Order: sequence, then structure tokens, then C-alpha cells
Amino acid sequence: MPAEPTQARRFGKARTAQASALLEDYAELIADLLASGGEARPTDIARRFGVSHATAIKTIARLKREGLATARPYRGVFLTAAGEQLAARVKSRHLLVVALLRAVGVPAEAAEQDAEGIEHHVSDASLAAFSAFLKSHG
Amino acid sequence: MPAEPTQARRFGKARTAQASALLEDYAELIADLLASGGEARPTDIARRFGVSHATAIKTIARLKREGLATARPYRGVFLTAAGEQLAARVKSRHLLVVALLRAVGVPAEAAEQDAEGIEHHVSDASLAAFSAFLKSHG
DNA sequence: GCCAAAGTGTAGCCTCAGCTACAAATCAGT
DNA sequence: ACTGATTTGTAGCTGAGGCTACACTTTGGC
Repeated sequence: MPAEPTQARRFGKARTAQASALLEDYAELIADLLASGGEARPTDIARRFGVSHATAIKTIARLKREGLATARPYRGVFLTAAGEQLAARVKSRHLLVVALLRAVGVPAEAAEQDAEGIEHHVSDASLAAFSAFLKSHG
Repeated sequence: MPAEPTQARRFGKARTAQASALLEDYAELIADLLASGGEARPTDIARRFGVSHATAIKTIARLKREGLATARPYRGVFLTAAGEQLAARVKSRHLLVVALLRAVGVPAEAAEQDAEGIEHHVSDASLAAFSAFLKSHG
């Protein structure tokens, strides 16, 4: 083994985390749509993310490839068991990150905005720490 | 105007932040190399980030295109005034994010790792809040 | 039941960030 | 000063994630 430097490993992990960020966001939104309205339509998804419907459809195709979702043409998108698990994990993580930001004094709107990007880079170790911090300061 | 939904704006900002993340990291590393060793060589940069030298050279080309760096063939990379400003801003932000994570109980190694990804998504509002929190809980 | 509007899907293009392979330049040892 | 090792640069490929344009359902109003 080539003795990979610490810094290289860190950057590599950050890059890897970024790769799955979009899939996480999609899974979470689809779960929300299914839970509330009952349907997850490509056009709705595209509108929520602010992208074209073609882009949304491509990403949905990637979700299917990764075994996170299923879809029948013109009949909406659904999550597999793996997809639902992912969505649940992402949602609770999002809430925890927002709560932590609020707890250290970040205004509500900024907390929501920043959490959207931050949440994909928070390790389990940090999540545990956030949870403990909120319990003792809360 | 099409009344862009809140959620779309948030995701859009998170995507935009990601686009500049790499440039920020490169600017910071180049500043470090110039400050310590005196030279910033593509091969060194590639090694630190754990990518091939070709990838590093391409990203350096992008830095030049954006007016953040200059380079003469076979003679290393240098930062413009804008590049140095960016590097300084990124460095202080990184330190602040690590300090905040440590303050809420995240272990040192995880704090360094997570900060690498988180820092690119922290708004000025959050930075101000972090700073205030550290002052009062320091 | 028809026809237009809305939604869905496909094709093709772009940029970015990674890679390998190869070519050219520089540097170091003798 | 030459030669071989290292570094640097270039070319060309991939996949992800954007886009527009166009074609094909499906849905809804009449």
C-alpha cells in the first residue's frame, strides 16, 4: 500500500460524500411526496429542485440503477426498501443538523439553507456528538 | 418572474457552493505551499489531494481562467491578489468550522474530516453565529 | 369522443472532474 | 555534456449533472 497521506484521504472522502448527495436529496423528497400527496411525479420533483424535468428524469434513472427506486412509465416514482431506509436516515440527519445550527445561534433561514449542503458531509461521529450536545444544552 | 420556490432556491445555492469548493481548496493549498516551502508544484498538489497530476493541472488551468492563479510552464503556480484573498478567507473559515465542531463535542479527527466537506456550505450568517458561540462558550 | 394542454420520455449537447497514455521539458549524477 | 529519472504538459476517454428540442402519452374541457 502506497501510504496515502491523511490530507488525500480527507479530500477523497469529501468528494465521495458529494457523489451520493444528490441521490440522498432525491430519496428524501420522493419519500415526502409519497407520504403527503401520495404521488411522486418527475415534474413535481424537477420543480422542487429547480431543475428541468429532463434532468430530474435522468437522476431518477440513476436512482433506479442504484436500486433505490422503481418507476413505471407515466405512473410516478416509488422507493424500494433500500430507498426508504436511505430517505429516513437522510431526514433524521437533516433535522439534527438544523437543530444543532439553531442551538449554536444560527438564524432559522440560514440554518435551513446551510443544512442543505452541510448534512451530506456530517459523519456518524459528528451526528452522535450533535445529539449529545443537544441533549445537554437543550 | 416565475416565483421560484424556497426549496428550489436552497438546492440551487447548495449546488453553486459545490462548484466553487474545489477552487477554494486549491487556492488554500497553494497558499500553504507558497508560504512554507516557497513553491507550489502541480505534482505536489496532486499528491496532497490524492488525484493524478493531469487532474491537478486541469484544475490549475481553471484557477487561471477564473483569475485566481498564474503559472508559467515548468515554473510552478502562484496566486493572484484575488486568489490570495480567497485562500485567506477559506483558511479562516476552515479553522472556525473545526473549532465549532470541537466545541460541540466532535472528536478531533472527525472534526477535521467533516470540516473539509462542511466548510464550503457555511454562510456568513452561520460563521458569525459560530464566532459568537465560541466567544461565549470558550 | 375530440382536441388541446400538461406531463413524460428520449436524444443530443455542454462543462466539470476524474482517469490513462503518451510526449516534451527539466534536473541530477556521472 | 549526456543520459536516465522525474516532472510537466497534452490528448482523449468516462460518468455525472446540467440544458434545450422534439416526440409521445395521458388528462381534462367541451
